[in-house]
Amino acid sequence: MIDPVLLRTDPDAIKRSQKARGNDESSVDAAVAADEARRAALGEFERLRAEQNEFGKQVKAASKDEKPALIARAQELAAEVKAADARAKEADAAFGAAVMLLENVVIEGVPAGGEENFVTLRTHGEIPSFDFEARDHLELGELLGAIDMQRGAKVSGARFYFLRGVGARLEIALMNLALDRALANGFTPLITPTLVRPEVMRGTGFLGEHADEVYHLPADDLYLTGTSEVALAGYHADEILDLGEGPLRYAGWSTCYRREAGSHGKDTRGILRVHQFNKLEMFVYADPAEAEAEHDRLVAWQEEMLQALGLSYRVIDVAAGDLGSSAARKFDIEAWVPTQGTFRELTSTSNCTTFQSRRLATRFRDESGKSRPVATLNGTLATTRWIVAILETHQRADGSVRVPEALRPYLGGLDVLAPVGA
RNA sequence: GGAGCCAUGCCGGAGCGGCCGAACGGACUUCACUGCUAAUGAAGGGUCGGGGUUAAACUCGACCGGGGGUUCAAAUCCCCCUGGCUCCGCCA
Repeated sequence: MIDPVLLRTDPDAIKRSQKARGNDESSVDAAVAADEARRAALGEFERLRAEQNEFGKQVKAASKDEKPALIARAQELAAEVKAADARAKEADAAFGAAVMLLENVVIEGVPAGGEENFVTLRTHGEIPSFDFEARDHLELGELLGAIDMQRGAKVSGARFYFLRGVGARLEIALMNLALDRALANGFTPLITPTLVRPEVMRGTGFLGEHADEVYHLPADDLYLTGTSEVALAGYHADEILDLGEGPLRYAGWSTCYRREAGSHGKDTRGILRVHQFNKLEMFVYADPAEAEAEHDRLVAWQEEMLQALGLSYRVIDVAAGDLGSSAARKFDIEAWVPTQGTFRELTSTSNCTTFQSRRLATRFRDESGKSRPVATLNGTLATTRWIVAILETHQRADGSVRVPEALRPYLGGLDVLAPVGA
């Protein structure tokens, strides 16, 4: 949630953000009004409550014959307090609902507008070209005995698949490469739960307008997470962290589940868009003052990964209207997918400033010893989807695929993935 | 699935319906002392919110797993929910 103090002191800043996102500015005024109503109701309750507390002491100290009269008055007061308390709770709930409608305040410089209004920050690598007819990742995956969509569909339905042989090995290699790099950069690895309680799912903001993207298990009222970000954000909920040694960095490894509701007919071929995949996710708890610098570091680590894998890509600054509600800024890295003739998202990294931590009550102590909400950031370090770009980019005329050098140690030295039975 | 126990501050652990924001111990911070890190003595700290202040000071309220209830008054009594632990059974 946004900072209620900012709402009071500088509502225009929030309005500007809402406008950049293409959201309704009037909800800011509604929230301000709800805040005022809430504080007025709270003040009234607290005043009555103080009076009641004072009265309680008198009752206790009173002599036997004074008591009945005092208690009669105290009973009236108790009724008033109860009513005032109910009003205060109601006003607080109304404020909560109003403020939940406001999405995180975007950072200065984020391009305004919708999905198409992104700004390309930089590109890296040549667009690969082939002197033969390039095969797409699924065709390659089938030649290599690496990807089996038919059996995936037989067992689990559309958008499910088996990774087999070098395909399975490739994914594990990719994850291990990413994990080693994360370790080298000071991340603590974490294998996270993929089923979480409703509070955690809600706290991380995934039960908002995109709730239908999430798998729910009604028998146990648990949600399957679409990213380990959920568990990683919940990890330190209700805690006060010590950031004296710098940011806390975690690398969460988990299987991710997404319903892909509303994307019927889109990316139906291969493993580009699937219901289940693996991901190594970076998650950082940082002093808000350091958040933007940390965000740049996260992108840099992502770029190092893509470069090590020999992929061509561009880094984009995602437009305000295309940000999730928690993100104040988001950088996506999109790799070139030869058979699609376009860039496709391989990583995403968001700076959520203090938006997430406020709801999850994750704080840290600043130099003065006061507790304040931390900034949270997250970013992809590797996912199953990368296999698409790797196979297509490094394919050769005979259907074999050259293994990028950085990956070879994780594949027992294998330098070429060869078609099976060839 | 059956039976029982428990939920209090950073941790351990007390707590008679008002004297409890909460004993005691540890950890922590500060000061003193032994020429240094150790030992000892003393003092001090919770969280969230409202008001107030340039900032403090100050002040009020809430918080003893969560939600209801009883009462003038609840950590303490009653109900519901959630979580954890132990034993038995079952099981990949």
